[in-house]
Amino acid sequence: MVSIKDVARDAGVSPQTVSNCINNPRIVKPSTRALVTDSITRLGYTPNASARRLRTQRSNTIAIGIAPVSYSRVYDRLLHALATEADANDIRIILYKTDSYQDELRQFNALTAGGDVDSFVLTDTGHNDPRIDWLIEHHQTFVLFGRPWGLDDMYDPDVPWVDVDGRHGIAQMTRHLILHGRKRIAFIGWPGLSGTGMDRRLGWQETMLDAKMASAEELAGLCAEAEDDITAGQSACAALLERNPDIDAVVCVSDTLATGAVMAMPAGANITVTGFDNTVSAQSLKLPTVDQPLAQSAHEIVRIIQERLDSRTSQTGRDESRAAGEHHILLAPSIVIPE
Amino acid sequence: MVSIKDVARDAGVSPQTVSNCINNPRIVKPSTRALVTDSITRLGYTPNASARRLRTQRSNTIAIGIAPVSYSRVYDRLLHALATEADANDIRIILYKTDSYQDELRQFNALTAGGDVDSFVLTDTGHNDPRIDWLIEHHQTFVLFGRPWGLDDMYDPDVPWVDVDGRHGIAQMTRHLILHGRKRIAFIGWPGLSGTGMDRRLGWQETMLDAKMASAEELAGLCAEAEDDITAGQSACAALLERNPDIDAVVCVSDTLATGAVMAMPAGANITVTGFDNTVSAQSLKLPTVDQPLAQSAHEIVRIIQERLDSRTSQTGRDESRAAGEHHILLAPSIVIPE
DNA sequence: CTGTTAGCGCGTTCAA
DNA sequence: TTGAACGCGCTAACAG
Repeated sequence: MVSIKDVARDAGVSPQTVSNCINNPRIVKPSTRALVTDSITRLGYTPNASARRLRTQRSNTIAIGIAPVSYSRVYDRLLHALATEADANDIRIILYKTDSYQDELRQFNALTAGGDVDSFVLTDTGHNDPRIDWLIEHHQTFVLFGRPWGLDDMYDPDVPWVDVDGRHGIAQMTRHLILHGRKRIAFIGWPGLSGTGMDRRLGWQETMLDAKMASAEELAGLCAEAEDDITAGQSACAALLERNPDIDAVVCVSDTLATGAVMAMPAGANITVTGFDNTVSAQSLKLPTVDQPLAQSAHEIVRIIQERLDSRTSQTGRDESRAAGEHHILLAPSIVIPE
Repeated sequence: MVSIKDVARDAGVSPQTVSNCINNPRIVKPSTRALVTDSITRLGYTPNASARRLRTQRSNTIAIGIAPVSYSRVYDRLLHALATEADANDIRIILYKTDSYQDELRQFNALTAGGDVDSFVLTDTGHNDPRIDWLIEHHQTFVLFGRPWGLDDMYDPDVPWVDVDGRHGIAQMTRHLILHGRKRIAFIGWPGLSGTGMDRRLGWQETMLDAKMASAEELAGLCAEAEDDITAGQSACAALLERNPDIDAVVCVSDTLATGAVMAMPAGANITVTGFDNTVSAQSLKLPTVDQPLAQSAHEIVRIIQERLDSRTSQTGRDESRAAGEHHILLAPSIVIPE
């Protein structure tokens, strides 16, 4: 293992000069800097991460939980996007398991106390999420992926988040269908009070009303609910078709439900089914679907984390040089139309 | 942040004694140990991971890659199983992105040189995988999840692996169908020379031949190939049914293909479709499927990594106290029959 | 069984 | 602009 000393000896300078070349290149004379960087590449030197963390008391590491069963179809894509963004910013990602809130708090404790981690990404937060309280109480840096629907003030500066505007995505999709001559457009959503689910349904509802495609009462009849699995989608769609034989499109809140809806279609029916998430299922069935901008989400998440860590470091009264950006980010998804 | 010194002062002992209580409890007198552990819990002390790693030169961290598009439907479940196992063994998991082999090698270099990571889990290895060569050449500890089908000697002691016996799983499923009166059992597999795919097909083929359900020529007619997506599964199954109207069961190499096969079924047909992976799709459609023992896989992976790291540490000639276990592990999956 | 000493590799503070 | 000293928190060696 090659250390900073080896580089220093090779370049004929002191170890501190090498350190400066890496962390503060401007204060080193260009000629010596060239000498040092040359040695670095030649010896294949990489700073020891543990030593650096020990010294700086910053781990530059984001923790993200993995649940026993994936609640979202795009979770692995989010992970990849985050890993990509982290790589570009010289940040590491640590994975921890999440079985229950209680277990997760224990992990929070271990990860932060050990100095392994200095920020968290929380996905699928619930009403009155105890994790948020814990993190705020312990002055930890974190960002939610998904809005904190339960919160009184969604724009609480203590609770930053990045989310994708599902309502806008579904609205775009509905408009697309209308522009292509569809008139009786139904919707299959999730049951219950899920913020994400209700938000997406609004996208359909508002667009339909705005375009005067149906009255509010008619919309109630054009709307069904189903748990997020194929069979539920299938029966919901079948019931919908029975009630409204003239349906010519079905907008679904997820690709999973859309797959079920396709199965409920009578042979030869000219009814468009659309999904949400741009999963391989939708791609394979050539369904129009809504694509979440995950790379961009990851970018914003990492940006917010960095800004928050920076502002915490320089806790002197003076303002930071660069102003912090917005810490509540709603990104617009795009619709994907096959062929 | 509470350090080992604080605990030592609180308990009235030296820092070294505290350290011993944590890492070598047996050599500390029980009475003082009680004193120390009490202080530890009262102060909420957790050792600083970076300092420990710097000192011990062991990171106790496993790196695992995440691909832009998940090649396996069980990847997130594997991650959760690994995270669970790691948690139980006081090991951390770092996630890195994998876009190409070249990029992955660069990551290997950064992660190992920085001392962040001292072992790797490789998933979906290909023929002549350059990553394996790199890791061996750089004396890194690693374990494959999945057999190295391309290798001349699959039991090369330098290339440890953990895999699930897909052939056995499919054979079990085929036997189950036969025992429940199915006679004309077809198979839909993946095209090409994928080791995993050919292995699973063998499970069906051998069982059918052994049970004298069909001749080798008939089996060829009962077998179809499709890329791993729903639509391909659907058309493959439709073609199969056309060729063999008397089929009464279809064994599929994946839940995805099984989903497609279900869509190809004429209404009211009494044909059983089975899948592989026990995904939510199979559960929702109530398809018989094959469940991979991922928790056990993760357990074996971590065990092998630990044993290899230990044996590397004590590289004195003398044998290690405990004998190392087997480093090529083939686990049996189980079949899941709904209802 | 316990305490003392030393150093893992790095970055920051001073002095030159 | 560069170099010397110091310490981040911990543990492996030894001394007591």
